[in-house]
Amino acid sequence: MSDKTTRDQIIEAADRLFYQQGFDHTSFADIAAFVKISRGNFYYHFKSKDEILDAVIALRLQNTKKMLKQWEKDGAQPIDRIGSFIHILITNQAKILLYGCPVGTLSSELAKLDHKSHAEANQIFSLCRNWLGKQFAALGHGDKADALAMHILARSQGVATLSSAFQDDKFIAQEVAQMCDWLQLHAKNSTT
Amino acid sequence: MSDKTTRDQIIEAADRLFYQQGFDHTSFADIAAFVKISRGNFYYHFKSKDEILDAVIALRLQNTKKMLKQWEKDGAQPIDRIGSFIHILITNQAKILLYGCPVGTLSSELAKLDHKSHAEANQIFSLCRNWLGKQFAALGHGDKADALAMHILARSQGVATLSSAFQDDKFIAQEVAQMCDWLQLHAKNSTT
DNA sequence: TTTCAGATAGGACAATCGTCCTACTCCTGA
DNA sequence: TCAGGAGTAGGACGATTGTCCTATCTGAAA
Repeated sequence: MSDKTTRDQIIEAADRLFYQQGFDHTSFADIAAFVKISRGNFYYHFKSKDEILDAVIALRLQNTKKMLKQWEKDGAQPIDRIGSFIHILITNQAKILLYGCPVGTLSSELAKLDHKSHAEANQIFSLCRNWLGKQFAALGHGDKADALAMHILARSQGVATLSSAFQDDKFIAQEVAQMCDWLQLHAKNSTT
Repeated sequence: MSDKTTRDQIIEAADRLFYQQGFDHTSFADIAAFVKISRGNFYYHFKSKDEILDAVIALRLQNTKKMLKQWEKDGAQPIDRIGSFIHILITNQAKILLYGCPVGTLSSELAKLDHKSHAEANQIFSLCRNWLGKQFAALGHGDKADALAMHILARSQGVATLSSAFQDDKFIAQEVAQMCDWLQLHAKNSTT
């Protein structure tokens, strides 16, 4: 709790609030109230709201990297690693039903705001895309690996959006199962 | 142009701006400047911003109904009608690359704002879902028709989100082709 | 004990927000 | 000709926004 620096507390609060309320709709007052510091004190730690956004994106990038690295340890087989990715939808089900995918919704919002950090936010997508591509390549899909990675990413995004709109957790389970079936069809040479 | 009522002009401007900039981030000043009327004059036509949102959603619902009805005339076969739906991604490509799907991004935003019109906005999703379900039912998929409808909806959403993030129109073409292939596999009894 | 930089609180600021009010200009019907 | 309602313009309102400034506090080094 309080062993974290104020700066880190601000970033974590912003991370959560940007996800739950959106970047533009979250004010300094909201974050300050959450961290319980005065609003003016903010500018000692960050020069602007955009700077906090960049810090939040950096944090998310770092956490995503950590997660992907962990899956490389857990799942010895590329196909299991991809399976882990697909199952985020179930792991984060509760939050997704309420707020959608944190990556997709932030990217969509920044696109509409024409925000300069839009490209930075999309790096999280790129990170997953490249990682998934590597796994499909390891399965022997060569130049089709990237297309397969994008396919998985897109379907995950779609499931997040629709399940959130309809508040339908069964739909998540159903589509995840379908994606895993699809994945098995693409298990060429699991290990050589 | 000017043969439209001021009220309709406001709704159309709001429709466009809510799509391009987001609902929350679009101010009365923006809409007023677009329609070229004074900001204060607004409240003669609408009592609140939420009322404009409801009018915009109603307009979109109406336009969507019109579009679906047209497809029922154009495509004699259910499978062609579903094909028409899938191809919106290509028809609206340019806008989707810039602002994503108008239905999905609005739904996501209203979810984060915890807005009372969220359910209303989702009616556009429901409309498409039921229409697609009807087409799949006509193909003889019985109780699986709704799941297939949701599947198409979700994949379309995912393609919109990802293509917008990566500014990748080839990805749209590629996924649309794949969805059409998938659709052919589900062409049970096209006509009896 | 004094000093001083790091950290915090609280308020001022100009701008903008959604909302509301009033005065003015039309145009139509009697 | 004139009355009256529909439609418009423009500004006032209180609240909130992101940003900035300054006074105060705290804790470690001297």
